[in-house]
Amino acid sequence: MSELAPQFDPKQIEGPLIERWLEGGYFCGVPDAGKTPFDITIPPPNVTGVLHMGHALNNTIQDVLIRKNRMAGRPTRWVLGTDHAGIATQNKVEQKLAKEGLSRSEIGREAFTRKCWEWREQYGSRIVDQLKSMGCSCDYGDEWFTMNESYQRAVREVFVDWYDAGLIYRGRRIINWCPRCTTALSDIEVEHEDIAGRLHYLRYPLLTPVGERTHITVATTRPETILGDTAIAVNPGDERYTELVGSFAVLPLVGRKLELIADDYVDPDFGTGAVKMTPAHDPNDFEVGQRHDLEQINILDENGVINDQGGKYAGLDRSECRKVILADLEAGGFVEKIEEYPHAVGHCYRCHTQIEPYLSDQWFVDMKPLAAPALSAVRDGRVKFHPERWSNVYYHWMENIRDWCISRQLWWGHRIPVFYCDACGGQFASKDDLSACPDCGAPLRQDEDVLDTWFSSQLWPFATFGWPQESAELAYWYPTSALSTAPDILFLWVARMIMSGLYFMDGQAPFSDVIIHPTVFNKEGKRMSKSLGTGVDPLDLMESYGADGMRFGLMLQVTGVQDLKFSEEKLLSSRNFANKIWNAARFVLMNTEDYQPVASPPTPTHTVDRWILSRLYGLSSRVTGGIDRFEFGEVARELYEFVWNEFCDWYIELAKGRLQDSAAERAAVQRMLVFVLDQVLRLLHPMMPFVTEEIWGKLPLERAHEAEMLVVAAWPDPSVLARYHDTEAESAIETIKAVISALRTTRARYGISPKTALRAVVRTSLPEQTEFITSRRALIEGLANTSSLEVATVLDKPPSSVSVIGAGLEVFIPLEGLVDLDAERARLSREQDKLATELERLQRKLGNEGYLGQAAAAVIEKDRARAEELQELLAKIEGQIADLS
RNA sequence: GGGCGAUUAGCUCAGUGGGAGAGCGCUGCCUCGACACGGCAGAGGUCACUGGUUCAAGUCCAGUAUCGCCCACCA
Repeated sequence: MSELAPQFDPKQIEGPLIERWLEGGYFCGVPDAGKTPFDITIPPPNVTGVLHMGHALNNTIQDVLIRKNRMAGRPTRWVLGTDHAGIATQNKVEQKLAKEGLSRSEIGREAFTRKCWEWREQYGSRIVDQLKSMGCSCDYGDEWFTMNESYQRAVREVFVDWYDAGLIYRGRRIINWCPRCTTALSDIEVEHEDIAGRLHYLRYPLLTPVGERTHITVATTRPETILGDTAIAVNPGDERYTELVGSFAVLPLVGRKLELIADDYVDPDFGTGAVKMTPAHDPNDFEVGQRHDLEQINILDENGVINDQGGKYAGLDRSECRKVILADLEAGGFVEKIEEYPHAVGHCYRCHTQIEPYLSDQWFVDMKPLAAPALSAVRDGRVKFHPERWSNVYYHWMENIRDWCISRQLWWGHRIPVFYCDACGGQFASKDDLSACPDCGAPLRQDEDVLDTWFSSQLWPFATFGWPQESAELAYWYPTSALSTAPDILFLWVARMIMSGLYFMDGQAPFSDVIIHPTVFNKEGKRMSKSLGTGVDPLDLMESYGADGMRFGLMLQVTGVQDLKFSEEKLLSSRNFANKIWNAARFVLMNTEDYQPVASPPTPTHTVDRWILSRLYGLSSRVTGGIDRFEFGEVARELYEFVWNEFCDWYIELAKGRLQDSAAERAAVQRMLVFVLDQVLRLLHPMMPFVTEEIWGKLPLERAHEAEMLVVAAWPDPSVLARYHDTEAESAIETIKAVISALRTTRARYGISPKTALRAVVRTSLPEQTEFITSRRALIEGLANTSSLEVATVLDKPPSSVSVIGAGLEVFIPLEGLVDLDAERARLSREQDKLATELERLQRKLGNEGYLGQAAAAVIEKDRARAEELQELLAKIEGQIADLS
């Protein structure tokens, strides 16, 4: 009796199997100098994070690659770890403190970072556990963290190297400032979003009238910034203002004298052609200010509140200030008009607060020298993007790259390893902490800022192998094989890994293939997001469909598309698919209790066996190639179709009768059932690791020569299975299927119970067909319930019979008294029209000289054969219609 | 303002030059010893639109429309 329940229950097997895989140590990659490794460093999830749909998709992709290559015998390793995620984690910890009525400034830097580490201890393993429950075969014994000791050394090594090379510098610039996170951000951490803004036309009185002109009008979207105005600019070629250049205006409400200057930056066609200059709060104005030596007046504090420079407006929040200033301007008659003006403004990618362009001292990386080799690496194919179109996006960004602001005014992160001597003014970047000035011996103080999280993330593919420590491990596993990730971190992370990898690892890119998977959207086309409430929790999905069901359902949805509208139905069918596999295995196990396992592969003689093995060969070839080409959706569909429509619907059904045959026949079928199921479980394992492992463990295999578990069993080698390729058997089985389908269709059409045995008469077109069908009549009798089966090349249509035609055959089914002759005649007539139309089209094509001259011979041959077949079919139908009249 | 992607059956989507497909849903029949998370049989589509290339176009090219995404320092 089978030990398997009739319905597959993922919950019962998933936990224990994870334990067994871990205990077996199968996930720890072991270097083998003679073999090419396959390894991936996981995109490290944030320590604060929980598993979302993007992770579920991305990690399934990686696990499929890892498991397939592990089975194929390559030393395989999937490096695991988490990212300290500066802003995100700091925000979480601050929120927690706030609940306790505390703020970070109250407890101080040291206590605060301690709290962050505690947070990491408490929640850092959450997402790792979730990866385990998905079945991800990461190297759990070697978990990394972007702030661990070794990683800190890597970060310092990089900083100091680039500092010494002049690639890292400090500068006073306009950067993107988030007043809520109170830190600088890099350009790519800003999300542009259209808002319904307004363009305010403001009248600035001239100090002394020029001719009839008493004022000049400027346009601005941010009236509160007038507090920082230090000039007015016009285009030098703009004749409207030529006479005013060099004169002065008076800043409303403030009274500051503003010179009218001329600069090419100004577009005379926009607004009034005159622009107020606020060098401390606008990047363009800043540059104009540099050229004209304008005063920079910073009017905001770090929280976005007007500072002392704002006079009576000091203390107002920036948005409040806008309202108050506008009211005052209106009252003073300075507002000429206000227009609706939708435009894009930047928002913080972490907290979504409006970004403030802000003048401050920050650290930058000079990117152009790093970008050049990284461009070549993709251009000459050392790094390939999948789908390929993403390389254009990469080129565009890299070609227009700007310097990277890497300093953050946070406490949680890698502190910038630069030390200042207040005594002698010295500045030192150092891999080790310094306490005394190397020049004068005075005490030093370290820079207060930390580095952008992405500064450390970019080192992931080599820092996780212990770099900067040179080691055999690093040499063996670097460069890694593939990287799979979401498109939204292409610039933040992927591009930077390529740049730093090439720079520090001797010109070797960190990976050869970058898989950019689709972004997961919900059915309404909205981004899956927890905060928007549009997300689906992968843990819930695994609860409903099992880990295998979720994984396979996701793989079915991965094609070359850019955005993926998540379909839960696919997960349902995948759960059902797992159940189908489970029950096919039950059938095999129930029928092999008396089977003696053998190690050698089968040598099939029966046509059905030759057929399924030939199909298996084709499957192995498509699955192997498909995974290697990252065509996951295609692979999933191939597996689904083979298991369900070929193995279950036909092979197993045809096997049922044969199992009751002679002992030799039964043994042969048993051998086949075990072999095909074994092979197909191997092919399925990367996508559905749990159900396949569980079943495989129960298969009657010759265990002495087998791997301990499926996770490390040998991958089916298409070049070995190629010996089973057998087109003759494939077409022979098509014939059998055609006869059976003809009988079934007739039953359904006339409502004849499956229990009523039918008499069938088959007219074939070839003697070989007659012979084959005759020799396999038992199969037909079994699946179509025929009481007698007469087959011949020459025979008369039996009286009162209906007929079905196809595949060079005519199947006649005598249905004395059961058939509505009119209905049958109408049906045949419809069939005739259909075939005639097809034939007509085909003949027109075959009469076309251009076609005959240029089309491939095989294509023409195929069409000719089809035309011939159609003519035969039409002749038969005509005969049948005549018979019925 | 630039770039990319999508538009195929009621829904979600495969299908990159020669016979329109899948899953779910729908209809009919089936409690047949693997599976009702199942079996068998069916219905359902002018492949967004216009033009072009080709002997041949869902598939290649150009344009249009609609939707979506990314990049972008014109106040």
